Amino acid sequence: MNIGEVSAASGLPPKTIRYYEDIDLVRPARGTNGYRDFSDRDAHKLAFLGRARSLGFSIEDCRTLLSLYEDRSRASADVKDVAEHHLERIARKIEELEAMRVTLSTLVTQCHGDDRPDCPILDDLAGSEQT
Amino acid sequence: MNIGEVSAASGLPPKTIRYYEDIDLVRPARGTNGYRDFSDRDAHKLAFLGRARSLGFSIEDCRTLLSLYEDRSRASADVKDVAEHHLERIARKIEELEAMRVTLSTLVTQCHGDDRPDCPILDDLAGSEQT
DNA sequence: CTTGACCTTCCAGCAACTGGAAGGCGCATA
DNA sequence: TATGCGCCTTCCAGTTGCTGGAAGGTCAAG
Repeated sequence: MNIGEVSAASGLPPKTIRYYEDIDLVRPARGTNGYRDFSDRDAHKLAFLGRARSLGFSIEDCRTLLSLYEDRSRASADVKDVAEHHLERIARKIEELEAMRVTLSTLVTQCHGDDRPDCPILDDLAGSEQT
Repeated sequence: MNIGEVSAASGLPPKTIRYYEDIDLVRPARGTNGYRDFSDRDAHKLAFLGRARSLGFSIEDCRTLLSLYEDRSRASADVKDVAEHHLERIARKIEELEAMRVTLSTLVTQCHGDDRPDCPILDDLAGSEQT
């Protein structure tokens, strides 16, 4: 299975797959022509990575999850731990973004948005003083 | 006003301020000793940038906003436009993160999180097949 | 035998900083 | 006057997770 096929199968771009090899997330074999030769196991790993990345796990988290996945004597508590930490990061990020959204949407509704220079958005950004 | 003072005043780290000079967001004067010498106007600009960044505007958006801010004949519609686009990006990002959160929190609650290897989180990441 | 779609490597760049090294400047204190 | 400390300077490298592009090798079809 060469890179194009495994790319189609996993949904990951070839570039990304090469990058994942670069950082040792996968270690495909090589054919005599120098082409990467992915086993089903490799393909499966890449699908795993794609799914984990789509849930927002960092590459380092993915590395951990992958090694837990391949460790038959893992404790599910370790997996849960990684996931819970990630969940917290997501929650914090959502809160941050929500705060931005609230502020910004208020400002946007206050701005009449015509050809006059007067603008509450800029006023807010500029703080109390004027220039 | 040298960089330390303007840093304290704006809340931006000196490194960031130097970076902003590097990319031409501010152009502080220089003293005879080579030190940057920030005017009140510079300090004000930096505070503006800090506020805009804290609302999640990209550097390029900040550049645009700053130039609108300094353009007395601007149309508030242009400012509103930038803000609305940014608001949309934020909304999309929140939706993405919410989707992750929903999936992840479901998985996390399903995982017993003990010393047994059995784990719904890994099962999900692995997809339908097993290895 | 050539064309075109693959594949390879390597280098550069994105965003927005941040850390660290190596060295200059300014002021207080011994 | 020396020296020590904290500030300032520049420059280079690293972060995260890819992505684009150049230059070239390989393979199957016509």
